[in-house]
Amino acid sequence: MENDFRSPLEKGLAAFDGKWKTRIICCLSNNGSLRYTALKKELDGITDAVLALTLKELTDYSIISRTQFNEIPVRVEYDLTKKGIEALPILKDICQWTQKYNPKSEQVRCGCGRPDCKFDLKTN
Amino acid sequence: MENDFRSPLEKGLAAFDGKWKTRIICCLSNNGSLRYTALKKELDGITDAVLALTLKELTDYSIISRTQFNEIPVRVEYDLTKKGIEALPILKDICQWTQKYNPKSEQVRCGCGRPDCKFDLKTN
DNA sequence: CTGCATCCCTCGCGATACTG
DNA sequence: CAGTATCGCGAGGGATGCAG
Repeated sequence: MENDFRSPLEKGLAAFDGKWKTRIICCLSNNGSLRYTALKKELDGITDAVLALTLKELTDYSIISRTQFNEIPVRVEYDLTKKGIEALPILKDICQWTQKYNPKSEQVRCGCGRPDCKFDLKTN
Repeated sequence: MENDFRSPLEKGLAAFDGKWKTRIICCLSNNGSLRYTALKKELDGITDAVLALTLKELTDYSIISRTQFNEIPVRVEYDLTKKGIEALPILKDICQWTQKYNPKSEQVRCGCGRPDCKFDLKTN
């Protein structure tokens, strides 16, 4: 692994970067442990290539954990780590900061991107 | 302006997206009001095309304000708005969250990207 | 079931030149 | 001084097919 000269701020924001990372975090915060296929069903429109890559990135950031059960067929579960759980209040703050200055926006509360999503970012 | 179906979380994160937005926010939080040229000098390596574009985006997000003085030659000053100032504690939280789980990282505190930067994100 | 390999296309950003 | 116009490259992410 090569050196990373970004500031802590930029390193931190990288964990929420891209189209899918916050949606995955949101799904896990709403549902708890989720399997690969369940996650894929929640994240409407994501492809395998991108889902696998994004899960790997979040795992590398220690925001989610990957647990493999060597059954047949294989079962893999993804969870928020302690670091991931501690990110949730920050994401909530961003939501509130946005809504404070965007009062007209519909009160979509979840970051998963599904228009029919009923969930909120759970912080406890 | 077309509709924006992103969640408040994704809308909020868009304000910190890309290579330069947080660096500009950081510079303005450290220095207060800055002119175009001063900003360009602080942001080591940015080009005019990208600086002008990014300033426009931040202005559209109401995170910075643009004030033009019709002197000769023209003088333009950029400041953080109330919304921009209220984003600073969130950015600080992200810094601290990152550093908590990255204790080995050097204590670079500013997001401006300059290796010699001595500043912190000012929140008051 | 849980992925990875490959191709392709768009978009962010850098480089450079020019303007009121 | 404070930008705009144009071009080009590389990375992110979608579509599809294959694999352990």
